[in-house]
Amino acid sequence: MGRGKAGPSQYCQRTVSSDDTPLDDIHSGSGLVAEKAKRLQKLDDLRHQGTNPYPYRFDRTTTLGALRKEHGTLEPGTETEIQVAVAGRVMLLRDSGKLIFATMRDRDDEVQLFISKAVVGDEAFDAIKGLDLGDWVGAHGTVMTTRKGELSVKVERLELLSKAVRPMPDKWHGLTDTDTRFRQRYADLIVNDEARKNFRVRHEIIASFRRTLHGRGYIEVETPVLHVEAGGAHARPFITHHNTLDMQLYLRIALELHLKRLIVGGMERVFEIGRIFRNEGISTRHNPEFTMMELYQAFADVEDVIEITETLITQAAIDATGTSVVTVFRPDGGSEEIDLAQPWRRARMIDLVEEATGVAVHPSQPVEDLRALAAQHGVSVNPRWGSGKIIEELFEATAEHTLIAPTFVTGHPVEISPLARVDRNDPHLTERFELFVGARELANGYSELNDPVEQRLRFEDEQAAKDAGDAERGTVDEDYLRALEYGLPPTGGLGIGMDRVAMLIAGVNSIKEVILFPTLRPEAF
RNA sequence: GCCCCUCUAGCUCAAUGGUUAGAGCAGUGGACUUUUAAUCCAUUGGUUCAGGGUUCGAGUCCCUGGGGGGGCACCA
Repeated sequence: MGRGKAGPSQYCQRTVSSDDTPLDDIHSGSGLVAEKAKRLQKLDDLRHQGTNPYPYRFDRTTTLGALRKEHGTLEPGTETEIQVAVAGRVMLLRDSGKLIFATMRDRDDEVQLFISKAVVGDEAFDAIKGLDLGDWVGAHGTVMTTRKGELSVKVERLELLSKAVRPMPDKWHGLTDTDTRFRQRYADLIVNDEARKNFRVRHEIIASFRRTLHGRGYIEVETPVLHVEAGGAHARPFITHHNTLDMQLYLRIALELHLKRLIVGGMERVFEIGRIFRNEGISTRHNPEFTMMELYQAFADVEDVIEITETLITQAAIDATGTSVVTVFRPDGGSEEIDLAQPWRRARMIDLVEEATGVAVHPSQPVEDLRALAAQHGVSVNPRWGSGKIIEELFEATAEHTLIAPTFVTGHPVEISPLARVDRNDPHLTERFELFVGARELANGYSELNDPVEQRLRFEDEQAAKDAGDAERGTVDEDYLRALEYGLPPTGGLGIGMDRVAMLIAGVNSIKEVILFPTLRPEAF
């Protein structure tokens, strides 16, 4: 806080007229510079009249949504005595001489302001004529409807709450330029209903997840973003540095290893919704930072987390949009409607590959056989890869694009699943699933490997692959192994990509539509 | 990193290689007391992303660079 000296702040002293630019030059024309100059001049004029164009607060009595809910059914031509105070942004102005109609919008609705010269008086009416599209205003008045039945507030007193000195985008077409929409998300949100809707849906999904999980006794936790080792997934990390400790740190690429430490600690059911960071490409499905929900449940296995996955996503769709029917985009550019309330398909990865190639595959097969099959299907193979990794590559090349309706792909090879428990019926596979919808991976879960001796061996295989040049492979996390040595109960774990769930339920085809500020190259100013 | 597309007024968009780059909205001036993207009359506003080049002539064609989009690669 500054010292409470009375009088205007030093920052208010600067005026348009103190600028070097000749006013005549700046006030002519209507480019951006001229428009801003005109509006800045209005600020000067208001201050000289003793009006603060940026007052500190406004006490509204109702929101526009509540106003419509309460009075939306009034007959046309109704005048009431009901006094209200509303606040919002001026989106449209219709001036018909001694009567001005303004469309005011607040967070959840729009209502018309009916401003009559005879009601507010000549002086106030002239001031209102100085309003610009985009200004924030507060209005005191009574509830009425026009002859045509438009719900309105008949304004008795109007207060400028904040002057917009930059003009709004096109009042009808809004903003369409993607560059501007993503860089200036504030402008996108002001004018594009669709953008506001998408982020509302995202919020409802996350709220729904929390409700479902709280209802099942999960505890929400927060674990470190700065990691000494970037584990829990195969991805390239962002690297940063801590000055005081003088050490390299990584931004997390997964939540997994810390959350499972908490299960060791006896918390039994934990989840975290958090940002993770992967130093990889940007696309319609990838942003370098994105939001993951991971949960871990003691005494559960992969079957339990499959059930939770289906419930979480279907319930979120219902909570966010009122229906379990979603539009799924196919890789071929088409789309189809799918009801998430229908049972979701389950198929083993090896069976999907066999379905697509006509050849039975299994990680126990000699790697040469699988290399030959990969070659037949144009899948290039790294010589370091074993049979399991090649099967995964074959799956991605031949089967993944066909998985439009929700499908749990199960039984991933051990080689590509260093933290998952081996299948109780097949030592070459794991008790694992990945959920695909619209050929996109949305979730990943498994029965957690809790044998510290086996986990060490798996980590050592990861370390060996990393040392051999595979930057995305993992390392031996000694502290995690120490935790496992204390005893991790049988545990089921799950990770869900929240951005992709939001894309699915909002019905959009780009991750940038559900991330408020997607990663972009810096703008040149 | 590679390939394709794109960039024109504050916003949304026009403009066969050929006058001085045009519209709508926003803005400005005027009319109007029930409008609904109000309407009507008048009107201001341009480094056509930047820099080169070809040409008598470039917003338009070519090259280089930049932003964005899409695809590929990368990506449990």
